[in-house]
Amino acid sequence: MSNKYSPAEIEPKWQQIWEEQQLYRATEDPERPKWYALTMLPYPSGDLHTGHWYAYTPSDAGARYRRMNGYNVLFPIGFDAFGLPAENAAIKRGAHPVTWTYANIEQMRTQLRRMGAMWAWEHEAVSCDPEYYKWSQWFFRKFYDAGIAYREYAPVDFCPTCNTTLAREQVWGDDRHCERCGTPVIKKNLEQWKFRITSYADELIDMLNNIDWPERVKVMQTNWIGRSYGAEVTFRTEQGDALEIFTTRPDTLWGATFMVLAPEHPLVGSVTSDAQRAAVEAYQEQASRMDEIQRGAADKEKTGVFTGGYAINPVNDEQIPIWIADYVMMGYGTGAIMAVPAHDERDFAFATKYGLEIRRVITGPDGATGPLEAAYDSKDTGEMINSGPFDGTPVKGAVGKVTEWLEANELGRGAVNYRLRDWLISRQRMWGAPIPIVYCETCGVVPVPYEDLPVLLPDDAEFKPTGESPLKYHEGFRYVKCPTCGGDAERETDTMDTFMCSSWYQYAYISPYWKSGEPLKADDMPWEKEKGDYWLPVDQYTGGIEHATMHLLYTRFFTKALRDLGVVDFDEPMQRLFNQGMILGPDGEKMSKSRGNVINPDEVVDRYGADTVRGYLMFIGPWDQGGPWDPQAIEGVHRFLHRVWAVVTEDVQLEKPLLDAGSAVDAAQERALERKLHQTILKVTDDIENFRFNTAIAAMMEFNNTLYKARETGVVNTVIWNQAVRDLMLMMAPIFPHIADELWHRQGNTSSVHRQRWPIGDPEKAREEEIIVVVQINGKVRDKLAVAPGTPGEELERQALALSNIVKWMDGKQARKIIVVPDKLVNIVMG
RNA sequence: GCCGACGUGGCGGAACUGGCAGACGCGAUAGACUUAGGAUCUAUUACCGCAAGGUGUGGAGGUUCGAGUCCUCUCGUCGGCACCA
Repeated sequence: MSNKYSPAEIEPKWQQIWEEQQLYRATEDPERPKWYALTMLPYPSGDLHTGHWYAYTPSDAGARYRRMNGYNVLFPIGFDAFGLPAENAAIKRGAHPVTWTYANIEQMRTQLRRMGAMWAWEHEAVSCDPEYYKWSQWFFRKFYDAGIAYREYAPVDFCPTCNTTLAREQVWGDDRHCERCGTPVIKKNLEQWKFRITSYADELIDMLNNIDWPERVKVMQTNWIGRSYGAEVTFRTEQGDALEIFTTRPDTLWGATFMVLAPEHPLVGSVTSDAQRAAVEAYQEQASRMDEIQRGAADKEKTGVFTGGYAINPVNDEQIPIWIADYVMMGYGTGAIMAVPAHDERDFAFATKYGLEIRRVITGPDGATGPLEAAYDSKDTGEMINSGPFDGTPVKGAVGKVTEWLEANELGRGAVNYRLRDWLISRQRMWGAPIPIVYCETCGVVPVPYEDLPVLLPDDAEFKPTGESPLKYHEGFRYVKCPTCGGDAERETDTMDTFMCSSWYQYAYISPYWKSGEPLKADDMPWEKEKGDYWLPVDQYTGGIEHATMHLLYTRFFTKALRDLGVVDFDEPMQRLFNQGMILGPDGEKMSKSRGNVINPDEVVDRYGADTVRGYLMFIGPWDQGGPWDPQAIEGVHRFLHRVWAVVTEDVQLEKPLLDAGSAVDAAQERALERKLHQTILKVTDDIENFRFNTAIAAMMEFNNTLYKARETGVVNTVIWNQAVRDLMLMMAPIFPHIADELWHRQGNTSSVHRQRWPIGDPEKAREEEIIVVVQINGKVRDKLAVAPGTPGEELERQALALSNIVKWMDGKQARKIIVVPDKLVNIVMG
């Protein structure tokens, strides 16, 4: 047995032993509390990068910690295996995406094993496996039956590079670019499949209170859903048509001096006068073309056209002109607004530009009633004027009063609007789960019967460089018989958004490929129910913040939909969430091949071993903060492991030092070591519990330094010394699993360190015998006292005033005031 | 524009409910051991100062016996949203 720390030898050895012993196999055990630890599954790009290590190894440490605390832990892994890169690779090489994908998965499994993580491989699931996606299709079918999935012709976002439509969540930034490839999206009018996530808008916001998620994510989801309370009010056109508007400020109804319709609003045609028709149609035409490019940035100057028509304001029967303008969107509210230029910034700008009346109906903070320089939109300060029955009402609370009044007079009603749009799941790509729908000439839209699932992807798809989905021109796939009437029919050739597959993978892991080869039924369970009852929901989820309003929103929606279908009996898929930060290149920039700042984890593992890489990544700083990779700083963690190795392997062989066993000096040293040990256990426990790995490691380093310095003293090989070394191994086990198990065995243990219980820190034993109390004069430290903990204040004050330094600084003067905080300080306030 | 997070040594970062700012690590300096050292060990390392001492947590105020921590304003960096009525 080599006596040198050689990770290259011990790490593969232990990984093999753990696997042989099936140490991390997760099976239900009603005797023990369960802990489902989940980390966002990787896309099988074929290369596991430092970012994966940064996301996964701390998650693993957390899972291992739970395990040592008596939990039955499930820590699975799988692959989000559908998606564009496989298809692009296929186009480039003329091979089928399945070939490329599975080769990559094989490669990544090897790389994942090198982390030394406690992956429950027998729970692995791969989303592009037909036995997986048949369930994705089953869910679609269930959603279709429940009215959650529907098809709609509407303007949608389209990425010209990825050649597919996108969900609203997948369009990012001011330039509205594709989340995947960065290309600005364009608008297209298409018939697409959507999920009714908007029906869950309220729950998605309100139930954020029930889960332990980072505030950041909660805020982002809340803003994304964008709930606003207000009222719907019915105006009338001259022709007598009802013209519904939504407003958050019904209290300003008396200040409406014109109305604005979205150019696409259905009433535009009927309200437009003959004189204005040409101008209105030209504007509509221009707006629809604008749509193709983009409907403009927020700070774009407002444009619009008068329709020549008028509407009646129901609160005061006034006739007000109707305009159309592209700052009003058909997709939000009713696509029509009442414009109150005095109290809305946008309406103010529009009214100013086109010379429309600005009528003040709320006084300023100082009671001002004169003309306005800018829109005054406070909801708190001012009172209503020029508002008929409401004159003199304070604006604070006016919204509610006016809404009640509208309801009583049947002019309007309280209403809620959301920014959230339904989830567009159609993708014009081949490498995804086919949408199980058939279009029949006679029966129309026909869902594929449950027993016919899965709709398989053809394995002879032909990829053409046009980027168009091969499913479109694959005759065998496309032309089918209608499942209902047997007549000629065509398959839907769009596939599902891959976020659909990842919305339920936490359930797939429970019993992967369950009911393999069996025909499905509507009342099936997609996983083994008893297993699901045991493991679900996820206790701890970890992953990147970039999914805040995509995956993390979708999977919450999905779970609520499943609950309503009776598949699950809980509301939220993940109880706790932690978002790790991003690991950056040594230059502080995002790692990228083009920048040349990529750190290859395989190379670093070759050089230092997986334990060092794991520990270094966790030592960099707070896990949610991320930070740059420092090629020098990793040496520090590596040195630490060498020093631990030295403490455990060398010093147990040292000859007993000269000091007499049991001497007073030895006894004091033993007590000091025990104290430090318990302090360390308490600190490390608290830190790992809260994912503060950096300070946990620092505490272990400090403790090892203590042991290192004590190597040649009388404490070596005492009972407490052996306890200290043993507990250090236990504390290191979650973060440094290989060296911990190796040294654990070298101490004579035969069972794995990963089967042991986490050490328990005793606050009594951790208590200091003597503490330093600072003595300040006017808040500046002038001397210190060493006293027993709990020394009473009067005693501290007496001792402090007797210190020669303090006497000198007080210079014979009287203290004005003396503040004593026991165990902390004495502050003498002079003059 | 709105919302949110963050600004601490040369660097990554510590600091519980306000109570010794800089734990731990990197780097640096000096020394030891070495044929050698980019290995290891020992010591020092916030800044100014020979010292006594003084100054320091982006900046300016404030509360307090006492502020990195609380409050107000301000500057900077990053992230999200952006004509949402």
